[in-house]
Amino acid sequence: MSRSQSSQALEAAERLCQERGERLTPIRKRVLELVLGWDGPVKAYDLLEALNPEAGTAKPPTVYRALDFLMGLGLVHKVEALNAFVGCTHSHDEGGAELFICSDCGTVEERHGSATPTNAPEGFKIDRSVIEHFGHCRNCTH
Amino acid sequence: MSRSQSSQALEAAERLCQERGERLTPIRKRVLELVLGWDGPVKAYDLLEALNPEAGTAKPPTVYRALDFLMGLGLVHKVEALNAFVGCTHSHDEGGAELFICSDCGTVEERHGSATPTNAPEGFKIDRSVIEHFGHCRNCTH
DNA sequence: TCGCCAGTGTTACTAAATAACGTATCGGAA
DNA sequence: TTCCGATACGTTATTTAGTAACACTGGCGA
Ligand SMILES: [Zn+2]
Ligand SMILES: [Zn+2]
Ligand SMILES: [Zn+2]
Ligand SMILES: [Zn+2]
Repeated sequence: MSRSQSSQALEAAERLCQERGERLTPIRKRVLELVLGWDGPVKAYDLLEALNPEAGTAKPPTVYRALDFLMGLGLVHKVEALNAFVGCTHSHDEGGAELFICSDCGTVEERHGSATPTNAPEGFKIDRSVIEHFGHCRNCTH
Repeated sequence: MSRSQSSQALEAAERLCQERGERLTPIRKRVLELVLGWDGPVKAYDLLEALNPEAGTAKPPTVYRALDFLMGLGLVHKVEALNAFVGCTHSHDEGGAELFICSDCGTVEERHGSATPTNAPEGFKIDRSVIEHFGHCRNCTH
């Protein structure tokens, strides 16, 4: 992700926290920076490693807590099929994220789903949708 | 899943293996039976437990191998967001499965996706899609 | 008969995530 | 100001998920 996108997302995060009376603590901010700056989806334990030289002795709960917080704010999405996380530069409240993940270069493009599937079972009320497409991006198709 | 659906799926499995020159060995068959008969998505280690009284000393690779095999045949799908597995009674070659999972009762309904999303990034070629909707089924909405 | 090979057994390990509890910090109520 | 409760973070330990690597077997074809 580009530096400008990244810093915009950080500003958005600050604003969002203000609005909601949440605190973007140093750890949370640093994790968000790392996720946004990462080249492709990032594993929790890779974040942990990246965090450790600077934060001393971060343990799994540290990073998972930060990730949970950021996901709650919609600033980070989990890629379920990869057990990995991506930053989000869109502003969308909950759900609707549709991910296109290139298996070659790892880039992730996010779209806001044409959310409601037409073929849902009758009476089924959707709370949360996981939509992840794996394949090859334009650059890697050639 | 009902017994009749289950036994139909087992017959389909036999046929499919014949066609492809694969072998539906006792272990594979037993795992398929268990997955089909399970109430909702089933965890690999729960299968392992269910397998152990009868199979003696099944270890993780045993069940994961069977699951991989069955997924290859399209008889089992993995629910990525749950790290769990569901049986498939449809006949579809690869992909296209769209799952509706009730968070209350655990039932899973499968539809064949209105496959190609209209809002894919230009030039993105999809190999595999993960589509999982979580919510409440008709029976559990009241 | 020999050698291959798919399937399974087995050991050991890596990876992913959470439980449970202790500690620090801050802001509001008394 | 002091005390209290809440939130965030530290820490230890454990659970859950998945795989690597190698050994063994039995069937089948040369
Ligand atoms: Zn997003
Ligand atoms: Zn690519
Ligand atoms: Zn299916
Ligand atoms: Zn239900």
